[in-house]
Amino acid sequence: MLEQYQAQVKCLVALDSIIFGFDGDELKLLLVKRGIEENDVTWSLMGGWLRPDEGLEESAARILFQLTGLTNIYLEQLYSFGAPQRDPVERTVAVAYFALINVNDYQEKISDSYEAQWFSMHELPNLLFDHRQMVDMAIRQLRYKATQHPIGFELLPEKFTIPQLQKLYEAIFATTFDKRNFSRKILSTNLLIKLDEKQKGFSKKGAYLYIVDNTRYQQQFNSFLNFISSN
Amino acid sequence: MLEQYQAQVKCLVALDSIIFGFDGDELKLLLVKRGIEENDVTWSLMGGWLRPDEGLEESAARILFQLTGLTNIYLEQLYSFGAPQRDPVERTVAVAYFALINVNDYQEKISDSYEAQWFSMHELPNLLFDHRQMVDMAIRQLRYKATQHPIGFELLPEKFTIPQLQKLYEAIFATTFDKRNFSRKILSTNLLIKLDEKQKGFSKKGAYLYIVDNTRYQQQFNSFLNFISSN
DNA sequence: TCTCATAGTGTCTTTTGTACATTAAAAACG
DNA sequence: CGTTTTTAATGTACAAAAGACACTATGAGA
Repeated sequence: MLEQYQAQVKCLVALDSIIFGFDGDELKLLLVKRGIEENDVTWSLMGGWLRPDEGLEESAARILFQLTGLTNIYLEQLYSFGAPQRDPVERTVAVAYFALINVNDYQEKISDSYEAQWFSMHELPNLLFDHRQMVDMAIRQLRYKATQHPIGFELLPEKFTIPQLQKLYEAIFATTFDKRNFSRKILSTNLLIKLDEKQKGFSKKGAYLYIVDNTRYQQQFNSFLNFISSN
Repeated sequence: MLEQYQAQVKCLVALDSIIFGFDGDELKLLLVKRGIEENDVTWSLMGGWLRPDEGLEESAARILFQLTGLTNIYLEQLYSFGAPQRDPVERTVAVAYFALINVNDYQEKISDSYEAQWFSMHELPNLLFDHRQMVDMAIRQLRYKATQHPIGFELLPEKFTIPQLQKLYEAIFATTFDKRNFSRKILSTNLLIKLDEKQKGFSKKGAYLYIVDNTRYQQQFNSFLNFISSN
């Protein structure tokens, strides 16, 4: 019935992470320079190999750390890619993860000691293997998640303004929203706590800062399928 | 920078498929008996090993065919599982797929020559490894998809009635719906074509049969993210 | 022809989405 | 110091969708 273990072919397992960032204006993607190709420079997602004692997410986090110094990033599994010829050197199955981070929080860390670099989503270079396909899938997933969860907060500083949040959503969906409707919709979730403090410097009037109400935020996350009507 | 290919550990890649079926009344899951455990009988998802020349989905489809005789089943990738100890015999990464089929269409094929068997979702036996987790994830995904796409049609015969479709959705969501609202909502998609023919035998009055308007159905499928408002 | 099981349908109410324009605050500049 | 400029903040009316709810229609079988 089931074929035996020893008769089976083994293959390499790679972990590739799509890291999205937001700099307050544009949606960005974190890439590393790859030395394999010679003439034209090729960039790659944060990628590496699974080790014998690692779980998949654990491995993706370790690789991300090695390439960028980033830790404690929430990674979410996206999809697995396993076309026989996707890596021409050797048969490899790649499990893709994606994550959202706030560019400014991590800027120094990344650019100092590593070969990683942020690219605007509108100006992506050529990517290794099927990484472009991974990115396209990740952006779709990001959009989907952003409609269901208030996930975008991950991309912003701890304290943020409604106009900043709107800019982020506009970057994710590559569109614009009416600010009255946007703010009404966001505030109606009751996930934001308005602070008594205004953002300085960016506008003359200054916008109120908000933080996420973490208790409620977790609850919403866990009740993923609540949007299904009971009737 | 990136570690070299030859230094890497290889591991087995398994494909496991969660096959949902509907018999007109209950949601069911297709399982195969596993000979590995000795005293208590253990059941397993449709699973097997990736071969060197196969893509992931291709491999899942081939395995499904070998275990059940089923062909031309639409498989969708669900998630990959790779905890180091998930298979105690040897390190294995499993890529899970799921599919929906109409139990009655395939009943003879399956039960005659294979060790596969349908189980009610309410009476699942003990499952191998982390297969239970895979099933739980698949049911969540099925529910999600059923809210977004009119995917449930896959589980019904070509010609079906609105009450049948409602029973299916009620089985998927383990709830009940108001039949007036349900039929209004379904018909408002304009995906169904009403036939001039009634179902015989089940009820005295007999319900009108419908088929899916395949042109429109494909269109809807392709415009996955249309539910995102443009404002 | 009466009974019984299931099919089929309409209306009112509530909620949600969308379009749209004015006032408020504060910095910068003359 | 008041005028200009930029961004923030807010409300209302209309349209669309979702939800609650009850009666009539059909036809088989007793």
